[in-house]
Amino acid sequence: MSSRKPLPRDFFARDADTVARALIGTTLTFRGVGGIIVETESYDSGDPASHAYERRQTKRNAVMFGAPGHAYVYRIYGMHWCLNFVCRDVSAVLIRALEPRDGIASMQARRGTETSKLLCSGPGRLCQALAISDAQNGKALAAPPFALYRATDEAELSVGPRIGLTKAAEAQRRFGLKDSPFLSKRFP
DNA sequence: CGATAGATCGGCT
DNA sequence: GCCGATCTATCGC
Repeated sequence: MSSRKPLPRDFFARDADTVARALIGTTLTFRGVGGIIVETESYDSGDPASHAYERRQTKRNAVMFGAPGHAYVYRIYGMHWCLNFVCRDVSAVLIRALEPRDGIASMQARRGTETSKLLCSGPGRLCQALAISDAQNGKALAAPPFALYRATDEAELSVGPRIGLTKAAEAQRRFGLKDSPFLSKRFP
C-alpha cells in the first residue's frame, strides 16, 4: 500500500514497555505476509521472566545484548517459534498476535485452516503463518524480508498480566488493541 | 464455554 | 534431569 509509512529510525531504541505499547496498531509483514500488531508483551533485564534476567548472557539470548531493532527468535516447548523485537538495554517485546491483512492465502496454507482467528492469534501461530523460524534470529527489522509500518490511528489499549508465565505472573506487561477479535486471549 | 493432557526438545542447572 | 514467553484435541458442565 503506498500510504504505508516506515517506523521512525529510533523506534526500538526505547524501553520495552514503551515499544510494546507503541507497536499496537503498527503493521508487520515478512516476505509480504502479515498484518496489524494487536498484542504484545514486554520483557527487560530486571524481570525474572525475561531470558536475559539480570543480564545473564547465554548462547540463546545473545541477540538481546545487541543493537535494538533486530529479531530475537527462539523455540518454545520443543515445537513452536516465538518472535521478539529487541529494544534498548537488553530488553525485548514478544509479538503475540496480528490481525491478518496481507498474504492471507499463504497463512491459511501454512496453518492448515481458513479460520482467520486461528492464523495469527498467538505467538506460535503467527510465526507459523509468516514462516518465521530461527533462520531470522538476529536479522534487522528495518530491512527486507521484514517490513514495519506506522499505525494510522492512535490505538486504544488494554493492559494486563502476561500469558503463560510462572515467574512475575502479576506484572502488567501485556498490551492489546482494545476489543480486537484477534487477541490470543481476552484481557481480564 | 473452561479445564486438562499430551506432544516434543533445546537450554540451562 | 527438569521445565518452558504454546497449541491442539478432548473431556466435562
